[in-house]
Amino acid sequence: MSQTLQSVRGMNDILPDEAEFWEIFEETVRSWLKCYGYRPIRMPIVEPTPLFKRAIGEVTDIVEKEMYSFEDSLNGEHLTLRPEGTAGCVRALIQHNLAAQHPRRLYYMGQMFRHERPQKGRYRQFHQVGVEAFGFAGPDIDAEMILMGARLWGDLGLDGIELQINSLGQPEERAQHRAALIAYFEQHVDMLDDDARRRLHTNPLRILDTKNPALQDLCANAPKLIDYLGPESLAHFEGVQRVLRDAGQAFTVNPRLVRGLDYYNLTVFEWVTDRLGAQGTVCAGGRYDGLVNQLGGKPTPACGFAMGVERLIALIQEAGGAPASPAPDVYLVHQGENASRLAFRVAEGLRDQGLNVLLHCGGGSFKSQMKKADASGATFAVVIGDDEAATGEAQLKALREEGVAQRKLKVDDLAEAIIGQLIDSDEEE
RNA sequence: GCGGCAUUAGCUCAGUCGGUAGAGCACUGGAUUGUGAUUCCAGGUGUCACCGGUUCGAUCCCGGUAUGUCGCCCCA
Repeated sequence: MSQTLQSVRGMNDILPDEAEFWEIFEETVRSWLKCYGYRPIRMPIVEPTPLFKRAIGEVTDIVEKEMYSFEDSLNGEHLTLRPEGTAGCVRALIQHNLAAQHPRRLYYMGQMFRHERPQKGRYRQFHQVGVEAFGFAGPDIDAEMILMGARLWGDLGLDGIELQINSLGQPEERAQHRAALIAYFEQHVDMLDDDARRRLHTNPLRILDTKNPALQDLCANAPKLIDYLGPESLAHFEGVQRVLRDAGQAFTVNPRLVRGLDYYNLTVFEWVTDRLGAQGTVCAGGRYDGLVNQLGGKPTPACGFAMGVERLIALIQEAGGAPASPAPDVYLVHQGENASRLAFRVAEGLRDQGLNVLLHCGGGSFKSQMKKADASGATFAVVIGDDEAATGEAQLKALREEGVAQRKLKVDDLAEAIIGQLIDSDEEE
């Protein structure tokens, strides 16, 4: 295979068999969002680089080493392929003053770009469904968003996706905890491994995630974020949990659940699976009350989450949920000049009646055309040769039923006969 | 970005202790020149990922690159 004509590493073609599956997935997702009152929004894939630096945080992995950033050679602007959707969505909200009159429930789906090393469930171009709600301050919207996920897993036929939640508190609470945590680990710096020392001043919360058994006791006794939450933060977190309990939604409070983006506060949550190897998170999000104001908008409470489409589709396929690709109703076989001219008219006429028609193209013997008709999965073959063309007739042959004779019909009667038989066979099932 | 493993026909894979390769499926054509699925016959499948090294000779051994995969980091 040529080395030069390949897709960019980590950016994949989605071929017809899989693309059909994606379309079904997207239809399911859209009707699910609609039933919660979410409305679509579409933002550009490219945004000014400073937007992401300000929204996501300068010292995050995403901004520091994963963004596809470039300078527009025509005017020198610093641009970036979006690594996530929330920043652009908030930018659009502010730019068009969308939350001025009333709260907004918005969603989008599309490509995101992060320069990471690809592996299963992680790609450089990947797709997210993003769901954002603006103007709701209470814990009810957090809980609704979490419960939405549970419904979608059901709609998609998925089980075994578990819910983890946590509260990050408000920025000042988190800052106090962070300072206490750093102080604690600095006291015991001799016990830390290299990994933990590296994280000490970049992301001390991540130290608590260590897989090193020697650090377990040290981490267990570290200052806990929940002890730094004020009464309002605690009440908000309890409010979310109350709705989840009322709904019978099982969850785990994971005090080590932190998000990789700086803008989160209060509620954060993740839906995780153990069936996708190292990429266990299929959906994650939380509250980000400060972001709209931070990016220049009026203070607006906000909450949102994103789902990894590739990961969800991998899960569905692993669960055996691959649907059959749609077969045409009719494959139109024809041979001879007059027959071919009639065939075009017949095919369009059948399509006028709402039928899916595959018109044979490329010539070939009747035998080879019939083979293609069978391979297409079509319910019927319609055969037009010069004999039929001369009388304005066509042969109608049922390909999926035993012992049904081929019939010769006037071409004007074809659609009615085909639709009638399709309805009959539907009723039998 | 770091480490392990992998890469042979369109697909799934075998194989050569170093002498340029096979199977199944799929595909194409044929079995009374107007009829598919089953059957029978015939047929092409290919820079053995790419580049270089060792060798009389490399698909096989060695090195690098690309891509995939598993794990780490991180994340959807």
